[in-house]
Amino acid sequence: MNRSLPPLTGRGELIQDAVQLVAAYPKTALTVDCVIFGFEENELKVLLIRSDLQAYKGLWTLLGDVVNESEDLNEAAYRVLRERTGLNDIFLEQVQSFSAPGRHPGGRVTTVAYYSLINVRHHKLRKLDNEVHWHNLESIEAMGFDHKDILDVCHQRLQRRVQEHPLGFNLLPDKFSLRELQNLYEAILDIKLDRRNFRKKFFSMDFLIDTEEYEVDVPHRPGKLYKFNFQKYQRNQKKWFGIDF
Amino acid sequence: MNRSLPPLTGRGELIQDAVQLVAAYPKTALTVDCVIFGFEENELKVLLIRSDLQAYKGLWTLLGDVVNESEDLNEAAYRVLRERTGLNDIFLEQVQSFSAPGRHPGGRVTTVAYYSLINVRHHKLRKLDNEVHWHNLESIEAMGFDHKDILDVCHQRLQRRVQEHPLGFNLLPDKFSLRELQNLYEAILDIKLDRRNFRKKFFSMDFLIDTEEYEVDVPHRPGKLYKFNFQKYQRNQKKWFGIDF
DNA sequence: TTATATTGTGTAAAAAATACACATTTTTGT
DNA sequence: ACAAAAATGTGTATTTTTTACACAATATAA
Repeated sequence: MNRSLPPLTGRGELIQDAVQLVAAYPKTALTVDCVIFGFEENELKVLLIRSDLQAYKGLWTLLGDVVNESEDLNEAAYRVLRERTGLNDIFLEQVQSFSAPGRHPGGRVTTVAYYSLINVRHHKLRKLDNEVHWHNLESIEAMGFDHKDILDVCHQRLQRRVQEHPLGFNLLPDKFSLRELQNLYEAILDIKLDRRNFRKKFFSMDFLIDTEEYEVDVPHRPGKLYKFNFQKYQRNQKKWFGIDF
Repeated sequence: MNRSLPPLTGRGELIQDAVQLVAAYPKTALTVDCVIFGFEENELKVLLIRSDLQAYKGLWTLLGDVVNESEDLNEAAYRVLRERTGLNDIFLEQVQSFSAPGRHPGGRVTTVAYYSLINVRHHKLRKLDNEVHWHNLESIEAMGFDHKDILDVCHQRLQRRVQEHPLGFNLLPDKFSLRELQNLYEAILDIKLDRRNFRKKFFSMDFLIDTEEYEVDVPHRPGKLYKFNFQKYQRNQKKWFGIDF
């Protein structure tokens, strides 16, 4: 940012004391809120906690926390994930900030929204947080604060990203069948896909590793299990063009 | 956001006094910074001002300002645009926030980055701001604060968006030739495009209005001038799918 | 053994993207 | 007046991508 506008003085007068300048600015509390997506039983899920504010009693909210004094935004978001899920190296993306003056009953609080994709099997919820639960994305209605808006914006971002990058794998177990993969895409995008074309598409991208293993305990012909070839994907980061309004 | 983590107490104890809660949070100053893109002489431009901080003497910075006490982020960003360019109803999009603890020499300042597209002919720079100038995007090197990073991120966002929505028209005069349009896309995306295919593409999208007028004062055969059919575009907001890593 | 459920597979048609060249129109310079 | 320069305007063939669509094979459950 730059100088506050009204006292524009033309040219030349440089501000010596930046600390004094910033001290005079209005201040806001700063938080991060994480939309943590998971996938289970062919449904897209979100991890929510009950609001601890009387004002939102009974309502669900996103997992978030205050950003500490000398902490960057990403650090804070990773910390929230780590503290809540025990998971460390996770996909995480900043989405956007929300700062409507009335969005928090306690005063001005600016929040930076993130979303994250985790494998619901790989984490253990913190014991004490017995109000932390996975929710079906579809079934979520009212939430505390403006968290429903944040959730919707993050879901839209996910829908978009998952078509540009193979992020979906973060939600799946290490080994997965193509049907699971397709169910995942259908759940995220909320559409039906053609099975043969879906397979063709993913095979042609050529970063599925055939494990030569098969599903077990399914009440029908078991499908082959694949792994995602992260290395190959990272080597071939696709160039990108095509006007497409 | 939700409760601060360390003193997790299990369940049940709702916070009555949200104001007291927020009062105890660390605070940050909050600003918006606008990357204002323009297009002139076939070059993508950005509007910059000289830093008014001694610490960044001589360096260029984005146009920004503090977010006022009861102002939302978008309001603040529109205000910056209005105050700097005199323009009111302009395309503007929030990109992301930057809050590294050391990013401002005066203490913690969180900034929310926006980008905006304006027609360089439609505005008059504020008289007093005689250090506000258009810069060739290509030629920008060091900047004050972390503004070069912000600029780069916003440019990437623009490159992406301009292929999903016909935003480019915001940078052009009301009437424009197809060559100007192509030059614009080539400047934004920093690539060469095939002239015939480019024309085909845009004609097939069918929101160019033929004005039956032609360029004047060009040292060669003049091209036809077109207008952009905003209404038609808004009616046909395209649905969207195609996995495309 | 049969019914059920799901996997695995290929081709044809349609749509979209790409590569590519020449005649036309205007201005500028002689 | 003419020639040179510069850019416009236009169409087709090829390749690539997307879409639509059906049946045999394999495993489990009854």
